[in-house]
Amino acid sequence: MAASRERERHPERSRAAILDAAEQLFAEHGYEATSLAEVGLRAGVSRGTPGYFFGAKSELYRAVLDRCFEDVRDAVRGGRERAQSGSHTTEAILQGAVSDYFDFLSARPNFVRLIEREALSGGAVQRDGAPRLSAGQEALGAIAAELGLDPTPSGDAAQLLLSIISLCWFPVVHAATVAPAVGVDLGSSGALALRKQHVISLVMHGLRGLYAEQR
Amino acid sequence: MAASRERERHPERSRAAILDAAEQLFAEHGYEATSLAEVGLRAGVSRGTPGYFFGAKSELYRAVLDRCFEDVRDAVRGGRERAQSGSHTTEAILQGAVSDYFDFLSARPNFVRLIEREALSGGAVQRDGAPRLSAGQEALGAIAAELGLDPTPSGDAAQLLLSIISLCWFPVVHAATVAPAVGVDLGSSGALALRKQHVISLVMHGLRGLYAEQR
DNA sequence: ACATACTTGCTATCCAGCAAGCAAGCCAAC
DNA sequence: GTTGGCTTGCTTGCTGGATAGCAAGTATGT
Repeated sequence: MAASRERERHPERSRAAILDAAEQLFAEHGYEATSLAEVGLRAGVSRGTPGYFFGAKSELYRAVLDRCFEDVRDAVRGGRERAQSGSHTTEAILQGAVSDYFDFLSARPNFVRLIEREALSGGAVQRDGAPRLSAGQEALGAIAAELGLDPTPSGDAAQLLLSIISLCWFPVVHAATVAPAVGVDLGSSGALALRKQHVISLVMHGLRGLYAEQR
Repeated sequence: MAASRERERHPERSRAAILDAAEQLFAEHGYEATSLAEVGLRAGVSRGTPGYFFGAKSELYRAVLDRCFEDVRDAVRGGRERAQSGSHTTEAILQGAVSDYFDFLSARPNFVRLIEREALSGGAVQRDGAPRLSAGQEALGAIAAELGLDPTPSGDAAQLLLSIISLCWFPVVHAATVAPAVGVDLGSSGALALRKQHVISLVMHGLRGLYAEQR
C-alpha cells in the first residue's frame, strides 16, 4: 500500500530528474545563466536539492556532460555493430551511418547544444575528455576500416568524418536562425528529412570523389 | 600640442574600444558571464564607462551583434562583386567563394562564436534580424544565379549554401574540441588549409552531383 | 560658462554554498 | 510487533560575494 502517495523518498528518481532538468536548462540557457534554484524547480524538488545531491553547481554540470558523452559513445558503438552485422556494400554502410547519426542528433538536440557551448567556452570545465575522445576515435576507426580510407591523422577518413559531423550538427543548432535566413526550412520533420537527403547525397558524392582521387 | 598625453577625451576611440572588448568577451565567455566592469577594464576605461555609452548591458550586446552582422553582409556583398567582375567558369566561382568564406570566418572567429551563442540561446536578444536575413538572402541569390541552381526555398541552391556554411563554420568553433577528437588537426595554418581543400573538394563533387541529377 | 566625457559611491538584486532542521524509512532490542 | 534510535533524503534560513544600474561627482575641451 501507499505505493506512492506523493511525498515518498526516492533518491534515484530525484537524481535523474535533477540531471534531466539541468541538462535541459544548461543546454538552453548555458551554465552561467542557469541557477540551482531553477534546476530544482524544474525537477520538482526544492531549491537546495540539486546542491544536496551534487555538491556544487560545477559538479552537477560535470555529471550532465558525463552522461551526455556516454550516450554518444554508446550510440557510435551500437551503430558500428549494426553496420558490421549485416552484409552491406561500402556505400550502403556510409549512407546508413550518416542517416543514423543525423537522426540521433536530431533526437537529442540538448547534447549537441551542450557540447557546442562547451566548445565555445574552451571547455571551461576541463575534464579529461576520455569519453569524448573515445567516441571520436571509435568512429574514425570504423569509417577508415569500413570504407578503406587513409586512417592517418588529418587523412581522408578523418576529414570525411569531420565533414559528416559538421553537416549533421548544423541543423540542430541553427534550425531557427541561419537555416531560415538562407532559405532552408528545417521546422517540420519532412523538411528535416529533405535536408538529411541532401547531406547524404553530398557525402556520397564526396566519397566517390575520394575513391577517384585515390586511383 | 598635448597631442595625446594620456587623459585625453576621445569618445569615438572609447566607444570603439568598448565594442571591441565586449565583442571579445561576449564571444569568449558569453553574455551572462561577462560583466560590464570586465569590459571596461579590457577597453582601458573605467568600470562605468560601458554603461555610460550604451545605457544597458543588453544594448551593448545588441550593438556588438549589429556591427558583427553588418560586417558579414558587407563581406558577402564584396565577395559577390568580386565574383561577377572577372570572367570565371561556374566551378571556379564556387571554388573561390567557398575559399573566401572559409578564410573570412577563420579570420573572424569572434563573429562565428557570437552568432553561435546567439543561435544556442534562441536569439534571446530577439532583434528584427534584418542584416542577418539580408546577408543570407544575398548569398542565396548569388549562388542560385551564378550556378544556375533551383532558387526556391529549400531547393538545391539553399541546401548547398547551408552545407557550405556548415562546413566552414565548424572548424572555427571546434578546432580545439571535436576536430582533434576525430583526428583532424586544425591548429596550424597549414592544417587549416588542408581542411579547406577538403571542404572545397567535397562541395565541388556535390555540385557536380547536383548537375548530374538535374539532367 | 557650459556641455560633454568619464569616474566613483551606492544600492538592490541575485545566487552559490553552508548549516540547521524536519521527516521518512530501517533495524534492533525488547 | 511496537518502540526508540539512527541514517538518509530533502527543505529552509542565512551569509557573503558579485554585479547591473543609477546618481552624484570630477575633469576636460570649447
